[in-house]
Amino acid sequence: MLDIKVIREKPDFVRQRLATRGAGDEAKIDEVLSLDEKRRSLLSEVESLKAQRNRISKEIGALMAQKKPAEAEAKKSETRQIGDRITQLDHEVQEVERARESVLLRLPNMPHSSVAVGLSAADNPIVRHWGNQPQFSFTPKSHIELCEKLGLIDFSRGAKLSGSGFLLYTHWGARLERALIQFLLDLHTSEHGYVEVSPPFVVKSECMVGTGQFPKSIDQAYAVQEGEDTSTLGKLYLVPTAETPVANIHREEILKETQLPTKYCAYSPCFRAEAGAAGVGTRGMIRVHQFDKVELIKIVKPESGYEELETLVANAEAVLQKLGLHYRVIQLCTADMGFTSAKTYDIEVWAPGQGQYLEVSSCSNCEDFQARRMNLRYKAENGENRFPHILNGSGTALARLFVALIETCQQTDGSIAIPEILQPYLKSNRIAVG
RNA sequence: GGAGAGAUGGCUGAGCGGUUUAAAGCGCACGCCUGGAAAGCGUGUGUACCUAAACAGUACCGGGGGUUCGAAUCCCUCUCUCUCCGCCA
Repeated sequence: MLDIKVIREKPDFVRQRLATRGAGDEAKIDEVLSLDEKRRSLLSEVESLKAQRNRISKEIGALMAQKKPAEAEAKKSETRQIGDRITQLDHEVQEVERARESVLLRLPNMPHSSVAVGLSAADNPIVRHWGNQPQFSFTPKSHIELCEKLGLIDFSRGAKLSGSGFLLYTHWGARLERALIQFLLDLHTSEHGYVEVSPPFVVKSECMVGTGQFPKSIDQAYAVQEGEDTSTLGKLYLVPTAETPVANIHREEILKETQLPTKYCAYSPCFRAEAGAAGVGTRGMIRVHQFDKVELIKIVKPESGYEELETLVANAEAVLQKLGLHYRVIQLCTADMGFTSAKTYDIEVWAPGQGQYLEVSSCSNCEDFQARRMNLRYKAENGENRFPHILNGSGTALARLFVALIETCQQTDGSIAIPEILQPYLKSNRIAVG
């Protein structure tokens, strides 16, 4: 959520920043400003009435104590009307506040000044490459073919169980998935200093609002209902990412400055309706309704937010480096960035069987946008309460990593040579037919 | 699922319709005292809104609603915690 004070004081600046996203959100600023003004004028009216009422109520109390009931009664009737007016104004304030809040919650974050201004994903600058595209003496197979030949994924039975976009990992496929999760968690906890947490996989809607999925992207979420009790529908949602529960761990809290930076990593499955997304319903693992992911979250002081973003990206890159997978880092331009982000780097791993780069990590600094929504603050040294920067990054998403890994490591005979670092986790150096 | 008990400032804990502008203690900060410290004494110590700003005003005693001139206090409702019972991986 944007700071209403900033909108009030520098509306042109906010409009200009939002305009770089190219989604027309800058047009909503006038609406926010007029609701804000309405709210403040109502507030000053109702507050002076309340001050008046409080004063008279005290006088009534004093008169009662002095045994002067007649005078007290006179004052009561005087105040009754004030009370009615207060009730009415309070309702109006509430209404205006709700309206203002609703617009504010739908405004995206302002892109940081260092972000490339662009019109679409085509304008995303490539920041760097790591490694080279692997060369094959044969035409590399697609992960779909590899999975079927090696019995790693049973696509049709996955669809039988839950519909298209749901995967049934089988045998070595299931073991490889588990090995990867374990490897990622170990890497980030042992070498990068993150504290491992294992959150609930369903969250309240407040959490979805906190990290910015709601209200705007509610159509992408899976809502949970308890049995046939429809009144419970919409109370809990399947997490679209571990970012949601983990970033909300300290919602409504005031952290001590010494607690910062706080760094968490967590595994969770991620559930996404992918309503309207291209590629849903097609076979394979590139876009599915449920995938595994290890997520990294940092809560940091604003002044170190962008330094922390760089190390966050480096932590995610380490995954691919250790597995020996070729990748590139791109920066998302203003038009391509997510709703909550002020600056985002994507890491895309090379998938030889696809002949394309696949996004396996998205690392963002959301600045205080989410902290404000969840009212998470920290007490600075001078005693002031401030909103920290919240960063999130995939470290990394699993289904696509799985794809890149088996496509990159496939051998002439159709087997998969497991990277050395993963062998102790898989307890095998090779996945072959049979 | 059933029965009961609770939720009050950083913590403990009073208050159950009107100097409560939330007692008291602990903790914390500052000051006095001291060669220095402890003890002791004194002062202060929440969040947010509003305002150009304020030691001005308003709101906040788990959340929401109601009764009243006035609610931490009474009523309704929801959430959460604890104890016991049942069910259960």
